[in-house]
Amino acid sequence: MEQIKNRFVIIDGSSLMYRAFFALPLLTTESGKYTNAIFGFAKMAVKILEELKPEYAAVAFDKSRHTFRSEIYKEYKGTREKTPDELSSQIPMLHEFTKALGIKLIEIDNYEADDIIGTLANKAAREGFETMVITGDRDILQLIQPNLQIVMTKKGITETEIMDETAFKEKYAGLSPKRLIDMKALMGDKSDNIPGVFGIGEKTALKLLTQYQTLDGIYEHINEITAKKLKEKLVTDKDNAYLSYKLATIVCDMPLDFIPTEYSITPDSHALKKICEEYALKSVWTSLNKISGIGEDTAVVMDEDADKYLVANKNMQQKVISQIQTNGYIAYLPVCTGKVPHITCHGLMIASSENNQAVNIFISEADLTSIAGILADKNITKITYDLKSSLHSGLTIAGKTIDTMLAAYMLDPSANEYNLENLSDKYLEREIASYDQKEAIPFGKTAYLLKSVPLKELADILLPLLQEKNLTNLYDNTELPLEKVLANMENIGVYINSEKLQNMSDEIGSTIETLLTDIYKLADIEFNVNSPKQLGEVLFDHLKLPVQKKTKTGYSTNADVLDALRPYHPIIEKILEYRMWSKLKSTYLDGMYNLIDADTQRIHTTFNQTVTATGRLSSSEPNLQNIPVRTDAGKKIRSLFEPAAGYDIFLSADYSQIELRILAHMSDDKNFVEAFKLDQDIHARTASEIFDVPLSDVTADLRRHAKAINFGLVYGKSDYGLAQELNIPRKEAATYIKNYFTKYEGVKKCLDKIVTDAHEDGYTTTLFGRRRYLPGIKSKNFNIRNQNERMAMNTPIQGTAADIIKMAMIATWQEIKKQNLKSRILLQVHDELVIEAVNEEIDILKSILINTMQNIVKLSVPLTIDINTGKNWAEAK
DNA sequence: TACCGGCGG
DNA sequence: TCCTCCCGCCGGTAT
Repeated sequence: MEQIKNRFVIIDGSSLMYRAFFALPLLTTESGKYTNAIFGFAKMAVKILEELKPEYAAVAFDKSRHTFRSEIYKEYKGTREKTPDELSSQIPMLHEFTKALGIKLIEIDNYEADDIIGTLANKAAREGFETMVITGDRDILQLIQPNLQIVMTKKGITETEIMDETAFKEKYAGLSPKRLIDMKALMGDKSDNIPGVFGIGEKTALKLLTQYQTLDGIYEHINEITAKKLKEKLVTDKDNAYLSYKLATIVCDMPLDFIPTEYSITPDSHALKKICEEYALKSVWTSLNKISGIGEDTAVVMDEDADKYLVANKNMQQKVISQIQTNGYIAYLPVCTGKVPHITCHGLMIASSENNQAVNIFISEADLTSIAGILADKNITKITYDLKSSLHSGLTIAGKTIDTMLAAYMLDPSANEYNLENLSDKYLEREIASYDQKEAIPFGKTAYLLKSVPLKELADILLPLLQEKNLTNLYDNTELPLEKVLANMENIGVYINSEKLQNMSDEIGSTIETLLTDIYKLADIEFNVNSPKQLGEVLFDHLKLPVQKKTKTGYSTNADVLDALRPYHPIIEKILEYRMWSKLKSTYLDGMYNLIDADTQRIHTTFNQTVTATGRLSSSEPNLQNIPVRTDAGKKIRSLFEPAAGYDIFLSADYSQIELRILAHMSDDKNFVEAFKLDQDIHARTASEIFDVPLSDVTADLRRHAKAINFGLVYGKSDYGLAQELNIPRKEAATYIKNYFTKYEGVKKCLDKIVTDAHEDGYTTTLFGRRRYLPGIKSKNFNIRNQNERMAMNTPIQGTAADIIKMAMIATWQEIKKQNLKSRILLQVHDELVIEAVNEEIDILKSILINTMQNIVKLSVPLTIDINTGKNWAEAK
């Protein structure tokens, strides 16, 4: 077995065992033995050997805690039906497996695994061994020191995060690892029966420690603490704090020496094979086969069912490849981990057949080269699911592609999810089992490790359905090619000036602090301003301000309500300000800072192509489609987005009034069309029409009202809503709307027709045929029916705009590529494209954008764009 | 996990 | 599917 010299790994057997037990459903062997704990533990142990390649290793268990801890059981009982016996029956298997792996197992009377780990790790690290502790227990983090890293298991068990001193400090506001003990002394820990100081939580503890470094420090300076209640709490619970400190400290000096030779790893292949067979740990055996020195180097048949998969050996790969060549298509699902732009592909699941039976073959990472030629072969059709993720995985994909996820989205864009299990259920009327097999692939992306990948069958059903619904054109020529563009944009990311970002966050932080003290003073009480519930109580019970509106759960405290309360109390102003700053800080500054990629220093959002019901894209992690712009404070945040080194300028191209222009085209309304043809100010013209004044006499206020109607119109706004927005009587709003539809008769007719059609068809469509089903449109419930009718009116407009910009994006991207430009598209914000550009290319970019965006479709009114440039995104507006 | 509130188009 | 405006994402609190 290949090894890294001097690396010593200690596995927290107790922690992993509990984690595995809770994270996995109860698995049993044929003989009825429970195996979930051993299964998870074994997978983890194998992963450690495979990835960390230690020279020495040990597994520590609690000897005294072999009976299931009742408090943990209580904690989980509500959600999991597992009993203590089911876990304790697996402990001997864990021991057996550890021995077969040739790893020394340590349990010592009267000591917990923590103490064994603390003692051994400390000694090894000090003697210069590169020591790593694998655990799911955060307490262990206190051991971190030079030469000692903690590998924390995250969600589930096989995902891990390596914590060293730097990582720790980053996560815990600069505290050193030892201070974790002080933290716990203050916070306590219910699950470990550590009391802490009553009423102190993580935030307060962190604040105190940042100021006074240690628990001792806090009590030495106890008189400097000005917050009365806090001081009182600390004084009252001083004994508890020090008791907790003791309880939280891991023993590092038990009588146990670190003698390296005792911890050499000496696996026993025979014993391992026997255990894997006996406890049905087929996947563990498969992974063991990948570690040289253990297992056998042959193909492993995972299952004897029709739905089975094979980890392909060389022979099988040849067979599969020739089968693919005969078929002319490959149906595959990549198995990837990591985040853009650091995706690793661990292999491909290939849907194949053997003796006319469905077979899934797993080509592992090491063998990917054998399939690379197929993927790059223009003559072989690729049938896959979520093509964008394939494109991120570094595979070169050529030829005709079929994306079953995208096809399913287009057939019904309102569905909640398009995972393969659902699609198979819906279109093939067949359930895909997923669990045991998805665990069977070593460390893959669990979501798509399914018992079968019926991509070809799905494609055979979905594509004719697209045809039947006239969606083929949009799918082939817009949605599918768009995936490549989006993958490229995501991969490039956008640079954000993190230094400025941090400064801004700090500044706003102190602004917020000041506002808080003001608010507390004005309210004469301290409370959590972030809690609408508490805020409501303060405003309406304590300060007795007039209640404006209620929500389902209590008083409403939203911006409208607060705005109306302004004259009643000076606190309102402060709260509104507080809301604004804390929104900007938490969502945009701190939230985005956490998503800056360490390597690229850029933010790599995800553009979701199968989320919205209307056909728009959405953006997440982070959402870069809702970066502030409307206020000055917001613009400052937008100004943090800058061109990176090698680029000079941001260029933004946005469609002017695209939705209203689409409405003009669809309705063919005489007035509307004329306005756009003459390139008039549409809102001013509307004001002139509905208020019956000459264009030259339209005041700013009249224009504002007209604008509200124009926009509200495409949402199906009611007189009630319009009255609310413009703060005018409902009757007046009703008159506006009536006048509007008298003047714009074509619009009225068009919207009415859309609604009638939707009633008849059960769906509505965009100009390019995109469909949205509206199952509620025939509802007897007035509200639901009305809501569906509003959707029917809005979707063709919003969706058509989405279709158009998608087509324009593809054309722009292709032209940029064709001309070999350095500049590149970074973002799409519904009607805007943001480009990172070099100065020399600005002119050519402008002409490309005008050509593509304005001319990509021919409507009865012109589509125009505004182009702006600037040193950052805020300036390019 | 549900709800509120707030940011964008 | 749930009161009067469509489409989203996200952070915070309370449960």
